[in-house]
Amino acid sequence: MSLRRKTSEPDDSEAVDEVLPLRGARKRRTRDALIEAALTLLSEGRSFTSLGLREITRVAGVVPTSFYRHFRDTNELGLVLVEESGLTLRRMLREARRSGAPSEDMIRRSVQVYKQYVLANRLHFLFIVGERHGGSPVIRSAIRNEVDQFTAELTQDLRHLAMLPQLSTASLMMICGLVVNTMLNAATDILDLPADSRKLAKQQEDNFVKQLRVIFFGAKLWRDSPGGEKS
Amino acid sequence: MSLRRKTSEPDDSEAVDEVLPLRGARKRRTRDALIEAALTLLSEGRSFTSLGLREITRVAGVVPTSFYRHFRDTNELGLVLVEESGLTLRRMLREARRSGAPSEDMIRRSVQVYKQYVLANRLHFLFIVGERHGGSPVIRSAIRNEVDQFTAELTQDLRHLAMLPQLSTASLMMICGLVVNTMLNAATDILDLPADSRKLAKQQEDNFVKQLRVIFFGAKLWRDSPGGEKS
DNA sequence: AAAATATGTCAACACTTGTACACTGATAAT
DNA sequence: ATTATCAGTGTACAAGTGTTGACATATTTT
Repeated sequence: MSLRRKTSEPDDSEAVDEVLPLRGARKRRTRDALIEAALTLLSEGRSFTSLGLREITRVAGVVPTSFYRHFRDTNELGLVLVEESGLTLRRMLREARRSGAPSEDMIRRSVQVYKQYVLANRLHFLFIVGERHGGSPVIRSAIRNEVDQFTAELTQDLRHLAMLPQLSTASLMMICGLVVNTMLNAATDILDLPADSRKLAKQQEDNFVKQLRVIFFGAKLWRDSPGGEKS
Repeated sequence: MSLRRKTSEPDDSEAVDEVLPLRGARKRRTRDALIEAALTLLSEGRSFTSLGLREITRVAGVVPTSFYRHFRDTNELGLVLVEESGLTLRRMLREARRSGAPSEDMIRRSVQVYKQYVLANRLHFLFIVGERHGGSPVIRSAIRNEVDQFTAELTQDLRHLAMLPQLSTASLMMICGLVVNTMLNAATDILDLPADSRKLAKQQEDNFVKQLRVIFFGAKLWRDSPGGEKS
């Protein structure tokens, strides 16, 4: 092990405000172009496993061989996509944490914020939701990790907010799993909506809100029965 | 418009016990081979939009050009897949209806039956769950139709069983939507399970059962408030 | 200023893809 | 018995695929 690395070894890590050498900046730019190209293609009704390397580079505006300067293959790009999307997911919690929890009609408010957030991060949600159950097992398992992490953080947040204080952490986590599934299912509905018809949007939102209300309603009255569970 | 069609026009409809001419039987056989080939490929970690015509015919054991005798393109095959899978979905309800509703620990029992059913119809569930949110918009919307229909039937069944009698049909439907989403999400977990580790399976089943219990628990105590809804 | 490094380009490869057309042979209709 | 039909085959073609290697050029290091 050498203490000082002889050459640059550009690191490729995501320290955001690192001072970049001119070349590294260029590299990052086309790298981002590749990532964005992939997301764009995914948003045009394609699934990840159907993306071709050449296709991606074409949309990104570079020559195919350039791809290899950034990723070994498309799968590796996919994993980066997962990571990025996971960040977007958790950023949502961070922002929610900052703005505090409104107690009045909290669920509806959260749903509205969520809808906005999904639309603002359309591509990432499309990717997460689209690849969560389908296609490549590698991607799928990576996404599951991110979603699980998200669920765990949500659990912690609800714990700190002292909602549902009677629940064991395990039970709270299971509730959060339910909530997260419901959220992600709703994401598809939100993104598939024709964007004009306000009528449908309202209806869909109401449905979403009601589902969450039922869940939290059930959770509020839920009691852990550590012994044998019947009924 | 002629009242009598001059030639056979094999109809291609799915009347099951129709007497088939020898040729029609052959046709159906390779058609089924194509369908099965597609499902097989999907079960090997591919998504529908990534399936190629040639690939499918190769697995089915026919020459590529044969494909056109049965489907205009892969998308049309996809729609048939949706229809078939939708049937599998509804068949589950039919069977459940026949065997009557056990009232003792009903949820757990249902979950176990469901697990068995999912494993027994692995390919269809893989397809439904995998393509429900991803890839082709056409397929996605077709699947949504099937799932909606399934949800509606489930709603009717619960209504006839006089479960949750205090709920309006609309509310019952919304609950069923939640249940169906939870079921389909669980399908991925069931199918992804390594198949050996019984420990994980038990844990996963318990989680699944608890989620459903919370939902039904919440639903049981739910009251429709037709006026303004707050809290 | 010279040498090393690394991003992106170009040309070429072996291969796969969807589709068209003519053809075969068994089955069905006359 | 003759003819028509049609599922499946074989060949062919233009276009697209992933990957390799040598090359250009700008930036960084020495």
